[in-house]
Amino acid sequence: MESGKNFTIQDIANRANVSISTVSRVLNNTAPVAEETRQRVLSIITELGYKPNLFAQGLAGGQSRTIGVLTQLIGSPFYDVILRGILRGIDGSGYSPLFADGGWDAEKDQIALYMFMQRQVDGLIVLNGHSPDEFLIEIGLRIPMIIVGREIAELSEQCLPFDDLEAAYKATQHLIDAGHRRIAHITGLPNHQDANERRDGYIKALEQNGIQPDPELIIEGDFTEPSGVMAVEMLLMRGRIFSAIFAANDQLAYGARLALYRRGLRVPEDVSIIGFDDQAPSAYMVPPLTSIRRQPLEIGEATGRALIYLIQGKSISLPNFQSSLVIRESVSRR
Amino acid sequence: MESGKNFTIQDIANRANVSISTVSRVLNNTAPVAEETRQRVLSIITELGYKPNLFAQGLAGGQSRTIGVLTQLIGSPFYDVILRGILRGIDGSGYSPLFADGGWDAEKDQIALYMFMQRQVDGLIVLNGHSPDEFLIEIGLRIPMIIVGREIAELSEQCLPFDDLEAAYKATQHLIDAGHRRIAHITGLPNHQDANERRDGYIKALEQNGIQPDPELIIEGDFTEPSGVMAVEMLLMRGRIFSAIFAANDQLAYGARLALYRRGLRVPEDVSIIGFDDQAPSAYMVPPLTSIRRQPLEIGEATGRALIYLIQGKSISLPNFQSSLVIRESVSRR
DNA sequence: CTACAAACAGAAAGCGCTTTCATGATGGTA
DNA sequence: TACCATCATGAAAGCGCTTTCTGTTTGTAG
Repeated sequence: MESGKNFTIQDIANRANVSISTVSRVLNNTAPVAEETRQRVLSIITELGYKPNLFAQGLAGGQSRTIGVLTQLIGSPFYDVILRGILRGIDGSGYSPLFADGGWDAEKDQIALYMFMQRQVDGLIVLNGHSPDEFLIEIGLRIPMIIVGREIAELSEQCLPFDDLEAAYKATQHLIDAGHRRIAHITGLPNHQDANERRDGYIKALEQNGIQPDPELIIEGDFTEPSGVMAVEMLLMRGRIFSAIFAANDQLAYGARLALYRRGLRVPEDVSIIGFDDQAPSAYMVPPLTSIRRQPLEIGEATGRALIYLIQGKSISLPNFQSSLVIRESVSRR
Repeated sequence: MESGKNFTIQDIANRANVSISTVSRVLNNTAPVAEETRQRVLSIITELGYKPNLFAQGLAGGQSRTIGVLTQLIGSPFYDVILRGILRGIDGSGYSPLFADGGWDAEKDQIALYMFMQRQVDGLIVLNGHSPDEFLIEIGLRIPMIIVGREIAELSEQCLPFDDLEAAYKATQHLIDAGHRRIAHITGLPNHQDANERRDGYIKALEQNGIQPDPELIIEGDFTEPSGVMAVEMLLMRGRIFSAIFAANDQLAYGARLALYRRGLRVPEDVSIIGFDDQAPSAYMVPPLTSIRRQPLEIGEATGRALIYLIQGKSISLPNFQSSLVIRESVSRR
């Protein structure tokens, strides 16, 4: 195995006294080979530590043993853990992941996707993003693909959407159950589907409890901490009364929490907060943040594994991941 | 550009009435071609949106236009941002990154590295890890490589080490300057070089200020929040007096901070805290955490760019990144 | 005006593999 | 015994490119 010379299929063939065709056949199980011969070849292969040249395989067979993973911004907490899961899911499959990020930009997404096609990836995982549906459908028809965090009807079998609306509903309901009526919401980026769904879930929960949503209590954020503090300041400036905040993600919640602290408002005595995503630090905030937990690692792992199946022509059914409310200490009864 | 059929070099040659050799030559600038011919070929190439088949190129020429990036655990805050930087640094170069993680395990590192070699990556970026030096040296001699967060004498040109000791010294000195004498330290994982250097920097600062390091004040952690709370509990249990904590990373600091809160100790009035890494949430902790800031994005970008240069045979000199102390509100004068 | 070196371009030989086609044994059936 | 599947294998044709080897033009010096 110690590198040195790279053996070729010809070397194997020579030593086994067979033709390269036969070696190829035992390698790929693509035609019957006499058991005795097969064993002989196999043993020489392991003895020499032979590994087929992937370029040659790719050229001849059209397989790259590579999958493309399109994420949006590497270094964002939630999706990175999905990536970790994907790595875990494809581990040992012989496939390696090519990464690219789209920066929530349809055009960059497209460039990355084209790059993947040019590199003839055998499969594709797309984490959300802003690519138009039609574009993804077109690609999805040609090559095994799984889309995470988004639902496209035509590709529903290959989508693993999140239950953002449901989860946001759950979070809001929790606040309502605790007696809160004036609940503010800090949204994520306006053109992000998940942000919109979280807002809709919030509104739905309010309405179903007979609470009229107050537009003044919905502040547009951008998923970052600074916009969380801005949002609270906006809220305070408007003078609207509120006793709780549902933030579209934990980062917004962190920002909000700091802004409240600056204004001398206590959490949860004066204002309750719920975040979304349950990032690692959330359990260690002061006070520990109640949040919505999803299962990025499991999601990633299932996705990776499913893609390999898909590539191998097996049928798949993606599990349904439920988010859950993690109750800690940032919400108090009113 | 719209996919469809994939053109080959032969197609180009036919339409330009030249041989494929000529096309190859204009493509690679590998031999003089009459200007007129060159233009004709070039225009047909862009017209058809021709992209060379990377497998064929790889097979024939031995270039994969791929770089390997070995990280340790995707989904860890600091290194992920470096990854983002790397992506940015190689953007537009025509090289795509293959990712693998080693999980701080020399054996997994090795497997990943072998995989990269098998895929004939044109360059390699290794983010720290536990691979033995010799192994990296062996690889580094054969293929362009840059090592981040670690210094190997034989490969010093290609190493971008961190100044952990220096930074830890700075942090500790800051506490000492604020009048603290009994300063506790929560370490990172014991066999991690960066963790050790941070501890050494802490000790050095104490000693240079005439403070005898107290082994009882050094608690072993593992870079995670839970071990941060454990450490504080251990400290409290031991009954040793301390007025400040220097944590080997922010996550430990978060854990420590919560543990103090649970015991009714105020930050910074009763205990001051300094973290390390200045992760995004740190500025939004209550109170905002004083920490050591490094420049992961810039580091990653410089690394990516440098690797491309290295691959292209240009000479490089890696910049020296300094960490800085970000003073916020978790430290008070004693 | 001849000799010879650049400059340019085509032919062809790989690169290491997959796959089709061809061939020789084997064995079962009529 | 003749005939035809079936099995096991080899030969050879690509896959799309790079690169070496030649060959044909030019240009330039003697």
